[in-house]
Amino acid sequence: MTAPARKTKSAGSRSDFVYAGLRRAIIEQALMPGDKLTEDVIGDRFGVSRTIVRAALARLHAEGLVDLQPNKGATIAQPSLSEAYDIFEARMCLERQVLARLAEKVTDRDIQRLEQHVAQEMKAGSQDGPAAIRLAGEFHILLAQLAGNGVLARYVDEVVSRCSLILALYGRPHSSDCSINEHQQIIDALRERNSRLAIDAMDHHLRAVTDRALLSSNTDKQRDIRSILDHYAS
Amino acid sequence: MTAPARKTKSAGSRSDFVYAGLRRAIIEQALMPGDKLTEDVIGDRFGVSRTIVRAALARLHAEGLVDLQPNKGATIAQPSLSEAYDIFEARMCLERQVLARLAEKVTDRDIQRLEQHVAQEMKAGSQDGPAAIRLAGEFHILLAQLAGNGVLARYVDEVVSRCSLILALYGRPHSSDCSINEHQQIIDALRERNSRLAIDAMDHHLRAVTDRALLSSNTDKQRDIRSILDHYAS
DNA sequence: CTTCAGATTATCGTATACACTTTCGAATAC
DNA sequence: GTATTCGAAAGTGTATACGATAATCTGAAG
Repeated sequence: MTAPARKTKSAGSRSDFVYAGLRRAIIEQALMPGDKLTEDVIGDRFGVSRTIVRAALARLHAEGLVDLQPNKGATIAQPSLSEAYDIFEARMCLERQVLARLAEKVTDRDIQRLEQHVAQEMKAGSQDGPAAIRLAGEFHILLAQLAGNGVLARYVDEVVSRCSLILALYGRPHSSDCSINEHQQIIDALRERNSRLAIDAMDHHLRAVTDRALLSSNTDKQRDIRSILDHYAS
Repeated sequence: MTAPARKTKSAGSRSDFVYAGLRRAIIEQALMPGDKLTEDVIGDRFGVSRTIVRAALARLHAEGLVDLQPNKGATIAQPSLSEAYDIFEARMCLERQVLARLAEKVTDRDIQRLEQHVAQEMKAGSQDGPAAIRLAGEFHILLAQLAGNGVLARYVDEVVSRCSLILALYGRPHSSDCSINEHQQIIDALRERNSRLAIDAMDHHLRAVTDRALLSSNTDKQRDIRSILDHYAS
């Protein structure tokens, strides 16, 4: 018994499967920053050889989701505070552009999809599951995709994913990282094709997310240190 | 005799070496869009196994520099016109942010390095070598690095590299893609810490680059079609 | 002369083998 | 009891092997 492998060999080959699985685990914070990613272990779980796992890890490394130290293996990335600020700054810059585009070209169909997504968020948000974290990020990714610029969309996807790591490291344990109201405000601004308003809403939203994530970093760090000390003092 | 391999095993291992080599060949337009990248051939040239080549190709694929078709192998990417516009839009967005940052924190030392770089460009530009193409791009990458946001810098690096492909595909044969004057203007604006002026200069510069690259696409496309037809009519 | 089936070759996808590096533990010395 | 060294175990880096897929060639039929 080595794996819950799947038969559908599908496209992109098996490394995509491993990549997607790991990625989701990271984004839903099932794997936490600093966790070790041993190639053999992952290979067993997914039913593939290390060759495949290695490709997946390399890809995750390129996206900044895993650290990769020579001869020492892979771990879930632990962005420093300074990296965290860099990521948020880049994210702000990219998402502004997304909204500027969207305000000009958004269709009723797009608005509908966004509303549907927020509805999903509300449903998942109530039961606090890992899905809520993922859906909050996917709202932003959906926006980027609807904007119709593939390059922008890929970068947004990347920074949003990395924000999961930041939240996991510095955020409060159960802070709903994206208040759904703020997502709704963005949709409302888009419905009126009001680019200025939409960008303001996004700015406000991202600043709020940043604050929720990083302002608590001091207290949380202390809590962490304390709990670590507790552990060693027992 | 399989390779001009190097002995210094250094860090990051050999795949970095292959990656860097291929990347430079692409950016200097020694390898042209559409060219086939056979794993064995590359492996022989660099003196490594396919395993290593594969890792390098995967990385280049993630950056959008090579296409990777299942069971058919790798080729230098051929961005479509629509992708080209996407890339330029993302580039504009990112580089504006770079200049906004730089205008606030640029040091005299930074200005000096930028001036040095432009001097290099002038020297290389006169003899029209492949180095001129590379240096023109590296000016933008240097700006991004000096801005001090690693995430932004990586994305700028990526879009600038992909612009080499666009130039190779759609640009005029010997258009010096970045007029050095325009680079100088950006430096001048930065020296005065004038963010508005710097961004305007960059906007103007990138618009000019876009035009030089893409406005000629019609004529070049015709030339291509004609030459293709010639080929089939012989 | 063109076309198409079959064979042949080239190339890719993945697993495995082996050497090398790091890690961990136990035995020894102090 | 602490420090140190040595050796085994775990894990990574890379090459190679082999089956599978695609590209190319060949020859015969139309």
